[in-house]
Amino acid sequence: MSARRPALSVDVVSLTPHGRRLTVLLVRVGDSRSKERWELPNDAPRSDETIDEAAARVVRPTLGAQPAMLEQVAAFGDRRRHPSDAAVSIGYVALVASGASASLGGDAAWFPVDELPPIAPRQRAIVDGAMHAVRARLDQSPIAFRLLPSTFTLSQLQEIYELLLGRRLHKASFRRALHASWLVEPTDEWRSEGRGRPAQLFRYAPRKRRGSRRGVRFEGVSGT
Amino acid sequence: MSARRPALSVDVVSLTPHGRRLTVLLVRVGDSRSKERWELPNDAPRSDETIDEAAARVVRPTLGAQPAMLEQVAAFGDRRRHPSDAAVSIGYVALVASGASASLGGDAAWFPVDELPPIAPRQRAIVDGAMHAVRARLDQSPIAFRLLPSTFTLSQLQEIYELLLGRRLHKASFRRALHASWLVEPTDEWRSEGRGRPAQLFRYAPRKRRGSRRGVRFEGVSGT
DNA sequence: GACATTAGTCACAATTCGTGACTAATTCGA
DNA sequence: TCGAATTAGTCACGAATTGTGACTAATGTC
Repeated sequence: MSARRPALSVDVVSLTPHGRRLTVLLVRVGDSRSKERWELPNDAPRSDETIDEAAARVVRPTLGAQPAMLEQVAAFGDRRRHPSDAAVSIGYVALVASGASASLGGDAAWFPVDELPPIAPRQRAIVDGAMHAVRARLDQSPIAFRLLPSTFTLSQLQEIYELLLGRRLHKASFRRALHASWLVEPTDEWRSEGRGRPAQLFRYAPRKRRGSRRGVRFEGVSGT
Repeated sequence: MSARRPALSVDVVSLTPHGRRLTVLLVRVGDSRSKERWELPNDAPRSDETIDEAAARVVRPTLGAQPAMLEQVAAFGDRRRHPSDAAVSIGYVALVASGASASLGGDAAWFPVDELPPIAPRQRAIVDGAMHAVRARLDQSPIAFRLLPSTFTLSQLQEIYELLLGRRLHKASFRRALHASWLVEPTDEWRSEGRGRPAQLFRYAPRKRRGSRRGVRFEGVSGT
């Protein structure tokens, strides 16, 4: 039986915070030689499912449950190598709440995103693309909230933003902007973990937004 | 000969301004019946080319020259119908400078984006996705400049932004922000077209940008 | 030459933002 | 038991950015 070169693969980059760093889920592939190899969970879509459904199916076995968010990143169809040798790979990002990754399937493990073991060049590009997409959509989509449990402290939320943006934020500014955005509502619970004053717990609860359209921004327009 | 169901197609949404509206390039497909049918230029990628190369090949015959920018939008792999019946279609946007679409190939024509003739549902979704991507990347990528000739007046540039944003902008604000961004440099030419004071011509010439990182924005984070 | 039309600039009020300093509530160790 | 350390949360003020109307400039038209 000769496995024909598949036309397509669907590859999922699962992200979750571990401590103060973002981590990516990889699976160990049973290589007959002793050499240890890792790759992103991936598979060819079946003929009767959509690619979104394929991505959901691909994460299921490795992650215990379904992720808090699962979105397409892009299609990768250059000449870089892919484990399945697919002509085109479609990348997805899955966001997993911190602490929610209790029961990992078989040979799966979380790696800090900036210390991945060697993986196929195409999958490397998919991970980079996923990170790029996450950062780009951070202020358009409730990404940060998907990386946290359903209730969280504002310090935790700020920490996630700092993680994703890669820079420190000023506490007062962060809270002022958050307050103005009406994205979050206080619960009446407080958490006193470790030392220091206990923090109030909040939940993600976006209000209807009135059209607050601003002027044009030429923020990041550059050479390309 | 039975044409097997192809796994992939690459579909290109070419955009150019015509007067005060954005237009999309469609080709008439030779239907044996008298019914007139239109579709986005598309084809299956060949086994020896990347999908970017396939997209470039697809636009070539219909558009005279190469577009000023050609970028992937996303992969569309739901159950909506596509002319080629492909399992997955990869959408691209091509930006064409106004007036540069002199020699259209065979049965191609520009349609205002909000008055398209009936097309396959999947292609309809690709057009919507392309518009969405263009708007989302407008402040990250020099999109507006690709829809204009190499020199242009600031009023023309503002008109493009208003077209893409779908709202009016205040002249002084627009110019102040543009000035602060160092994206544009004056030529020593002036154009006196029609009545009114002649306008100075500018060209796109981005300067090195110093890191102007701002605070967090929760601009568009909402319910989804 | 008056007027309509388009380009380009100015200036000021209003808003937003960056920041340091403050108060509050808790744990830990002496 | 008290004080230092630690984390949460708020305030207020100067600086920077933004929205906006009004102004000047240069052209075509009648």
